[in-house]
Amino acid sequence: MNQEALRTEVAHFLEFETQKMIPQLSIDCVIFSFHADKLKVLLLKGINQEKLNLPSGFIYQDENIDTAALRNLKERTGLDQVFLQQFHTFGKPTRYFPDQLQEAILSLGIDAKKADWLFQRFVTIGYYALVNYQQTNPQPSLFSEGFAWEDVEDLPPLILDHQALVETALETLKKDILTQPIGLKLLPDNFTIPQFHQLYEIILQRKIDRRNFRKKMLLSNILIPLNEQKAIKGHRLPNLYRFDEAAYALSLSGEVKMGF
Amino acid sequence: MNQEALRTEVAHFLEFETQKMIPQLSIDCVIFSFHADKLKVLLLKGINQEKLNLPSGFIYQDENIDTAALRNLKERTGLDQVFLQQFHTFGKPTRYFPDQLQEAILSLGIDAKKADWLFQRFVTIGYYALVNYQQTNPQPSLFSEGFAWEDVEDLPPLILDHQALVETALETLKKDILTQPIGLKLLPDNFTIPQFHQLYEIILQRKIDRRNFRKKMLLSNILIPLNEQKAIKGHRLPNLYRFDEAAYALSLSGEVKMGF
DNA sequence: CCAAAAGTGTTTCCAGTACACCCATGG
DNA sequence: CCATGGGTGTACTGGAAACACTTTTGG
Repeated sequence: MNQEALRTEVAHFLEFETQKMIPQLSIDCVIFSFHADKLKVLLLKGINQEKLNLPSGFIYQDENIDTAALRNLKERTGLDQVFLQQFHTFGKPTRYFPDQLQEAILSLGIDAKKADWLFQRFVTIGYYALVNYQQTNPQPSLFSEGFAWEDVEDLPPLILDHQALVETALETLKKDILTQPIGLKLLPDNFTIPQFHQLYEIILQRKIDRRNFRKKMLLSNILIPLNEQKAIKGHRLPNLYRFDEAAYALSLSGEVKMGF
Repeated sequence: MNQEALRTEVAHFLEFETQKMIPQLSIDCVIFSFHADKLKVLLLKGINQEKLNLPSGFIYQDENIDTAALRNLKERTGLDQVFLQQFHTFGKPTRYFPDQLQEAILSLGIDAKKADWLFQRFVTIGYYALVNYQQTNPQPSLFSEGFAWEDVEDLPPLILDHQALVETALETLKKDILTQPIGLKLLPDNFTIPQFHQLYEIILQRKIDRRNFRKKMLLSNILIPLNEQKAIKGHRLPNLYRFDEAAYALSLSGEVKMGF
């Protein structure tokens, strides 16, 4: 997008859209996908920013916050019907739009007064999403000029507290693995048990014996074997499976133990 | 408080305080305590309201949201240094100040225009607190005229979505029992194992074999026996214990199992 | 003496864990 | 032939669950 078109869009946003939205409250999305045996997060590159940022959005006055998060996610990934869940709200008083981004926007020729709305302190509601890498078609947003899927275990520098957001989202994911069909959302339709195993190890951040993992998953009846193997080089070919979605849902106990 | 004094206070709040606060964003506290073998929630009675409400508050522009929640809790209970934790943010577009309460406030002789700030849609950040019943001295807030500790298993009608807030807080508590020293926060300094057992049954909402519970707790070394019994009538006197706080903290694993 | 709740001990069972060996593939 | 990862089977163990009996107190 050229400078002039961007200026027009930003000016329009500030003049007409912001007044329909809740001020000082935003939504940040931590969008996870699983690709090349790694857990990835979708990040955007803000105009004139070196550090990356999470996809963000605002809430219309007559809009449910969950709906706003979903709308935002759809704008950013083209995906509907995805797993999306609120995990925490972040409200340090120093959460302001990054300085350089402010400068970049003003340098478009925007009246500083009209941009005030954007440059106030923001409280942000964090959501995390689980999306299928293959089916996702990421789009940069108004204030950004590119995107990237980054490895969650090796993140580049992020603006503000976005690093903390990702970490908290991951912590939540760790707990939710007991009660949510994580595999179903993150793995491709056909997958191998080693892939599923890898996903668990990344999310739980610890080693899990692969033989015990396999046994447990096979015994739980949530996997339907396909008569296909995945093609990989130099090794025995792993079998492909798909989820028995109903059985998967049922097997998620969410049971709370006594503790200790 | 008489009508005139209240009018002055509310008018002052609307004129001078609101402008220092983030609009359309509030904090609601679900304050739990354990008393008479029941889990209780602190509720307020709004002016001219039949339904009860949770203690709420607002956030100053330069204030951390956690700090705001703590300030609010202190104003309402006199307690500092309590267990306080954010659990969810609620944002249905229909979350407005209750009609009757609006009327009651305006009927004080407040200029409707000045009260606009209060009568907008609010998104609220839910926190839950665990307090010691004995040490708590509840205070009504600006817009309320009384308080009550209500049994969490038998709540009276609440305004808006406050019932849902309590339920979600309880769900969170259910999960946090694995990782947080719930007993330490909710039980009196000296307590009996049956009391501790009762607390677990209420929070987990299921029966736990009392013999297995006792065995587990005693073996975990988190309990220090006192040479005293609690006086109750008509039964064998139960022994009193206190927590070994360090051991309790250590024993909280928070370990995430593989699931299923 | 009785009702009610507290305190004590035994057994069973299974989920989680540890671990060893063979198989298929590409180079 | 070999390196690499995939697939299969066995054995152990500790914690959770099921369960019965005795003790203390007030009335």
